[in-house]
Amino acid sequence: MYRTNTCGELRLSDAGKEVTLAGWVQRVRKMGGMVFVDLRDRYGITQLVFNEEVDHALCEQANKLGREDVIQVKGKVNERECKNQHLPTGEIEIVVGGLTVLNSSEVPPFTIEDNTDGGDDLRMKYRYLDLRRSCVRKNLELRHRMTMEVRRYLDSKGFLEIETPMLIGSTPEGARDFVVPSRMNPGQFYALPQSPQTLKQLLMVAGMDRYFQIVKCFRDEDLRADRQPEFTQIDCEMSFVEQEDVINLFEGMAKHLFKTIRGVELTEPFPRMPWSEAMRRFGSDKPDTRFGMEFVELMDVLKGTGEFSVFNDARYIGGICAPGCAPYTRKQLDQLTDFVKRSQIGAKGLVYARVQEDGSVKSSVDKFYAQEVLQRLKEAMQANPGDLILVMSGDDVMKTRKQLCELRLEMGNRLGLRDKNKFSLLWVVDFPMFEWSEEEGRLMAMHHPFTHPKDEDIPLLDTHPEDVRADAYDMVCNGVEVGGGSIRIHDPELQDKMFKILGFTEERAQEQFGFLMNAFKYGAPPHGGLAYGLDRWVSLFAGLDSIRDCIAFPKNNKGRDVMLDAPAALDQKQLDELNLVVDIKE
RNA sequence: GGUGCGUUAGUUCAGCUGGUUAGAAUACAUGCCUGUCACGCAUGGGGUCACGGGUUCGAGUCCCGUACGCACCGCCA
Repeated sequence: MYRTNTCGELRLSDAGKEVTLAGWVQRVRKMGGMVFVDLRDRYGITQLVFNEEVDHALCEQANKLGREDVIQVKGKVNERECKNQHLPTGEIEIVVGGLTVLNSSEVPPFTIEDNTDGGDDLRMKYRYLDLRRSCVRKNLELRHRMTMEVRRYLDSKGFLEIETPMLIGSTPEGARDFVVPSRMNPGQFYALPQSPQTLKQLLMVAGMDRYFQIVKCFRDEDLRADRQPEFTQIDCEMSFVEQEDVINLFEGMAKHLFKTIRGVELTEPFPRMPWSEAMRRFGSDKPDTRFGMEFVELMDVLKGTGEFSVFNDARYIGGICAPGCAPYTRKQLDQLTDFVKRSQIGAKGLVYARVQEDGSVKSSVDKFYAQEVLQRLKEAMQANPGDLILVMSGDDVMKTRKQLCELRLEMGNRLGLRDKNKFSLLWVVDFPMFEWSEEEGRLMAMHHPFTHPKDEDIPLLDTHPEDVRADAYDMVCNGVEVGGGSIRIHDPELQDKMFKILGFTEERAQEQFGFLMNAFKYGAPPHGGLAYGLDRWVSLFAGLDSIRDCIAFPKNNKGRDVMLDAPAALDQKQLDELNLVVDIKE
């Protein structure tokens, strides 16, 4: 038997017991005649003590231990002379009577401690060492607890966990697919699922009624801090439901997670906000509602009321009011102007107006506007003395709102209004069915081609498809899209019409989604569902800046696994078997 | 496809207006130390300044390119 106890469980009440522990050497402190060793495993750290006066040879052995050696010790649990309040095991130590080095370790490339000296790249290359650090391990433990609670909740609601295949057909609509060559079918390829969307719909046709799966999804797109090429969804689908049923059930799941994982009881229903309202008030379909600073439209106030041509030519003028920021220095305001002019945001400039203590307004456009107009601006913004009004304008309404959204989030950061321990949830509903794609020169499904239009908007499909709203909904928490779903089309004729609007030829629709259309001929129940992004939920609960930190073996910015050094070239034999020829274009 | 920042000791970083032997902290090694827990003290080893080119009497430092890393835009039904 390698061990009788773990390194995290012994307490003062165990004093006097003979125990055997095994683990990694975290740290060796040599005091001359005494040696202290911190022994670490997944469960914690226990201090070992060696005393020269008690056993000279053993103490010599302990002196030679290095960081990350794997050792086994036998000894007696002893009450410490000097207790450590910071450790759960800090009241005891093990007086070692026997030491075995199970495996020695080379000096690790970075320190295996919460405050490691290792950089991200290095930690990923040696991820198995990085995962020994308790702060990283805790994220995986949290992830485990969350998936367990998800399963518990959905099981209690009658859901079946059903696995769907990873090797499916490619559907180029949407994100790029990862593809897998088929050896037995030369020249043909599987694709890895971007989501099990059509398969779960087929499970509804099959009468499974309530399905879920905690499932890997794959998208061959560029990465971000919150985007990995393979990521995990909590994928769900239900039959005989309306939007209200789906929202209620999965709001219940969110509340269950908050209660069991964070100990937060959310009693109120989450607010629902139509997409158009979210865009108008926050310039985003995933607004961070932890703080206000909402947009105020200022076309009436500032267009044509002064000599400022930028505003007079604008199609949209909007402002936010930053409370208490009137004392911002010229330098700070210049920084903000630089921020909005940065290439990613691409705004032309920023107009600011300080509300003085006497109520007068001092702005960067004073020479173009009468004080009276600026007073109307102050009223429109409901600004108080000491506040700073920030105004942006442009000729593209959506683009300008997006820029103002970036500014609002930046001000939220500066004012410390984006507290990681505060959670603000809402549903964004009534998404547009379609959005125009400049690249493709046609309408694209905003959600996906199987999304059901709102019943009252169905007549518009033939006349004004761009105005059609969908039975689609996203759950948003703190400005993060944590999940989304929709009611699906179950009528083959409506689905047919949808493909036509999206520019599919009959043949292409048949070729790519014929299996689904066929299935719908045999009695598809009304159905709908939702998928939660597990990685994002865990990051949110753990307060992480990147989903990488809650994934055991993540990919880097270029989609590489730096530990495995993947992807890599295939040797000629493999290529031949797969009938592949590699021809890299310049 | 694009933008920004970065690349100097095992590691994390400093290194100004170009100047002769490139530093700190930490890690590592050796020695001292009997109550440490970020132990302490002393000593020591450790560098192709990412790579290629250019400017210059002289480049870690300035310029151009490439690679790699991070963040972001595009993209992500």
